[in-house]
Amino acid sequence: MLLRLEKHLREALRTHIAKRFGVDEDVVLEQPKQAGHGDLATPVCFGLARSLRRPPRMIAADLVADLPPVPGIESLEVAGAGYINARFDRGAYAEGLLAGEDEPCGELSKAIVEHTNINPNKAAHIGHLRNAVLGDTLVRMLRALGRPVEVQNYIDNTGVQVADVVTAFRHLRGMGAEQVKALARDPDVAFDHYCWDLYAEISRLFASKDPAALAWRGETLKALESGEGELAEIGAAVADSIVACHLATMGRIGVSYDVLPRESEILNLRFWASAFEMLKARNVIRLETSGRTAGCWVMPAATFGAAPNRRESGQGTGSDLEVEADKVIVRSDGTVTYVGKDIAYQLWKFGLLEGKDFEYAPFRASDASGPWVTTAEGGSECAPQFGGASEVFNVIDVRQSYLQDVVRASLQALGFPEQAQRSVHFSYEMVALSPRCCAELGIELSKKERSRPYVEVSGRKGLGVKADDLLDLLVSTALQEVESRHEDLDRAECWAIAERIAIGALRYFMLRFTRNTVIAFDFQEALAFEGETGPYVQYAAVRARNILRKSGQPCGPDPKPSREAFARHLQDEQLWQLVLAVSQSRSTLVRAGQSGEPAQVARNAFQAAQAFNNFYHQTHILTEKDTGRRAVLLAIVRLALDELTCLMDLMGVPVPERM
RNA sequence: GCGCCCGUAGCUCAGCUGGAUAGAGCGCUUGCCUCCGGAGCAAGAGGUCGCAGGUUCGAAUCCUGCCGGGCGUACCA
Repeated sequence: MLLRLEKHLREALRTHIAKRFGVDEDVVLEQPKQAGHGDLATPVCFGLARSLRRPPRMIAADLVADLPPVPGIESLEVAGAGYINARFDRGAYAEGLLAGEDEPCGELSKAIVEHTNINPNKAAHIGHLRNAVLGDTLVRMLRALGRPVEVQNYIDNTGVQVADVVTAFRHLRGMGAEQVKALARDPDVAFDHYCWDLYAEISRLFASKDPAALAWRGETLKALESGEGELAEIGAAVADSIVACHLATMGRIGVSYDVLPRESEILNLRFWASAFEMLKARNVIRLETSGRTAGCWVMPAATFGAAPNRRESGQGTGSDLEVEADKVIVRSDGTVTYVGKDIAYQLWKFGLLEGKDFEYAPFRASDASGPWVTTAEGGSECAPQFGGASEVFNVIDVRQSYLQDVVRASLQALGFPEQAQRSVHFSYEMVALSPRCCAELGIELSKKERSRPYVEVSGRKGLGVKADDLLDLLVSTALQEVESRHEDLDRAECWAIAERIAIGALRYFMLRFTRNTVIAFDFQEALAFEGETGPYVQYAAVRARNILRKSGQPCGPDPKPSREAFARHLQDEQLWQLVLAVSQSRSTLVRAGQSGEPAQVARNAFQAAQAFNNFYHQTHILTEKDTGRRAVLLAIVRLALDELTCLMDLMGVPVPERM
């Protein structure tokens, strides 16, 4: 509704300016900070003043005087040094909102969102939660905008990290494949949490450069790559079991996936081999014959826009400058780097890997509605078609920008400029630990670390907060609160409510920061249920719901007040401001989609909740004697609830029945 | 060295394409439950928007240079 009005006003002003002054001026509309300045304003006359050589106020006066009526706009006025302020036809606006009028979205092309991507060798931590929440929210936003979206979670099941844990099982614990599988099945053991400690343990050994350990690791890597032998069997058991743990953890906060592409299939099905041929054929990479990277296939730095990093290696004659920024794609031993595999994978996502595709099987044989996982052979006949998108969003933290640049540049250099342009690195800053958080976790910090504002999470060091632990803590904290408020409910009901509150608190926390803000994680902030938090927003929705329930018409059709009734009662400025505050979701969604900033949705939800809570406090709805006014108030409560629900759905924040 | 990001209230952060008197939460001070649930509402104190130039009718926002901090720049992922 708001979008529609903006469009009408913008176009009306633009065509009128063109007709009146013969200038094609882009009309910028903004929502005034002060209510007294109207519902929409434009500073367009300041820009016109320059080219027309007239004072902005005079131009504004001219425009306002003979602009034909704009549907939905009641009045225009000149204000300040030359602003034009517009006021809406309040009755028509509210009526339109209640009818759910909106701009339709056209047919949109398929997008792939890849997120989560946790190495399957240990439990998920808070950094992974930020990734998953951002990714999942992006998915919800794109879908709300009418975009078909496929969600992928890439599983690096043959990499060093899995190899490290396999090595630890074999040599530190002396366990064979059957024993590891038994451990993974043991209901009393959180397998991913077990591996968290095991991984930290063997990492310490590697860090000490223990020669035996390094030899074990090499042996394991080879075994994983070949896919044969007991080490490979342990590797598969570890990776599959941990992926199941990750899916369970993410399932707790409402995050799910369509397909899990695995690195083992990228290798087995020779996706890389195919991409390698393309890269060679189109001279995107070259075989280095001398220097530091002799024997490697490298991508020249210029291809991905990195400045060739020249460092003087000799006496500085200028002739023996070494270019160091070239990126190795294939190592001198012939194995492919991670980027290489990522290039192949990215090509497949766009349907550019001719003749290559995965086969798919349900990840859990018993669960047909769960995600599909890639297999090399023997896939299901009824698997959907995956891949082949026209736009790809890779949700990965900002530290991987360099590698993402290389992937994007490869597509460009291979002759796929459109796909390169539509390869979006949806980046975000890391979640680190605040000094206080480290103290609470009993982590000892070095002098250098103590002087910093935050400490980086490190899976290798076992330094971090596990996702499940944080969730458990949130649930138990919420449960105490719920139980103290609801003596009438049994424990299971309280638990269910506490879980929804915990999810809301967590997801809102991860979304309220803009993407390039480093989150210095702090338990006190993350566990807060008051102020700008998920539970605050949830509470506003619960209040709205309670009013509607008690009004006597919980689910039946609400009596719709007439336009005149709206117009009359919305003369109350406070009520009108509330209606405006709870009608922003659509324009917020469009704006957040364009800027790729889910935090805007969170902010809008908080502001809508704030506006509603204020209204709730000063207006008694159910005791209102004037039935006409009561109907209008109830209709506004309905609008507020719908708006809050819409915004919370975008964020994946549950809307509890009560709390 | 090179590349990217950040610096706004005591703390944590918003501030959309430059626009009217720079906003919120927390913390602090003070009010508010005979009425739809107080996870709430209202009010107050608190800011040379890192510094210096520049562009502009107008700069927290754009440009340049400094200062301070972070992250990249692996034949790890």
